[in-house]
Amino acid sequence: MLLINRDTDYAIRVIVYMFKMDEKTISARDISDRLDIPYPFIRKILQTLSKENILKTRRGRGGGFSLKKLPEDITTIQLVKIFQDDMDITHCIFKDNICPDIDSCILRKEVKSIEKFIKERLGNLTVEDLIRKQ
Amino acid sequence: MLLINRDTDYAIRVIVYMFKMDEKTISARDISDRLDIPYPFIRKILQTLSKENILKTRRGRGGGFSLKKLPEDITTIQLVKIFQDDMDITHCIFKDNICPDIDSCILRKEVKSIEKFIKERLGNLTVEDLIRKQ
DNA sequence: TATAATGATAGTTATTTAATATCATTTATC
DNA sequence: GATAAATGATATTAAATAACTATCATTATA
Ligand code: FES
Ligand code: FES
Repeated sequence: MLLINRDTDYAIRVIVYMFKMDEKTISARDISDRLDIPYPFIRKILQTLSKENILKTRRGRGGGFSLKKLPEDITTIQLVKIFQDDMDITHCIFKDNICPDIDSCILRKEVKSIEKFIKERLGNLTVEDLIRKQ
Repeated sequence: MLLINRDTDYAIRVIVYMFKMDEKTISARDISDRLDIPYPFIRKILQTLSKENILKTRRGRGGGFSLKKLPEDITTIQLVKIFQDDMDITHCIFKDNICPDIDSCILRKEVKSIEKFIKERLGNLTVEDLIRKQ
């Protein structure tokens, strides 16, 4: 069980890389080569990031991706929410069914409160922090 | 991604149930019927709990399981560690390989610190708490 | 001795995650 | 205008993990 999955991790790496390179646009092929991430995989991540308005794209020959948001305006929790289904770690044994105990379940309340803490922590951690602290 | 998985959840339910019943021994068949948990599944959980010295067993006809520890001496984190591979939520993209950045990785440090928090919280939450607060 | 229980362990199925593939559309360059 | 190089959209396959089941040996009671 990982808190940060591979997609989110790659997304962070890509953003950090693009910021450091400081070029106008970088193609998916480029990123795949430089960061050693499988091409179709990074494509999907880049497409998602542009749909989410974190990257902007230029199509066609010579096109590629560039940062639309500043690293200081991108928090880790944003990326986690995009790639990890809103980070729902809430415990309930009855997954899709309605749980009879859902209002009284103490364990659930505990886990909810932990989830809140995690979201606050990752909400205060921007990609810029990750770059600066390195 | 769930913080508490099904095994851990069932384990908690079983301990709570056994405490409330306050009988000498209860068989796996009994628990399966009463709590509506698949028989082979609950068997495995009970066996694990007895190996971990949380339950004691009596084999043979009329045998079964009984609590060895008091609910106040069983913490949620103990159960999580037993059933969820020590709850290692630490982020590292290079799973089994050695990660070159493992000492400097800021994200990893963040996740480690979150993990520490979770373990403390669940370490202070005993099964007795779960019973009492209900 | 038959029965009802756990001990130990192997095996199967379902679900989720990771990774790949395909084809249409766009744009710069020759 | 033709070609090449890029993304958009979406479908498919493969690997890993989690959930669940099955089997047979051993033990103890009636
Ligand atoms: S088991 Fe459903 S909310 Fe706790
Ligand atoms: S990527 Fe390996 S420790 Fe962060």
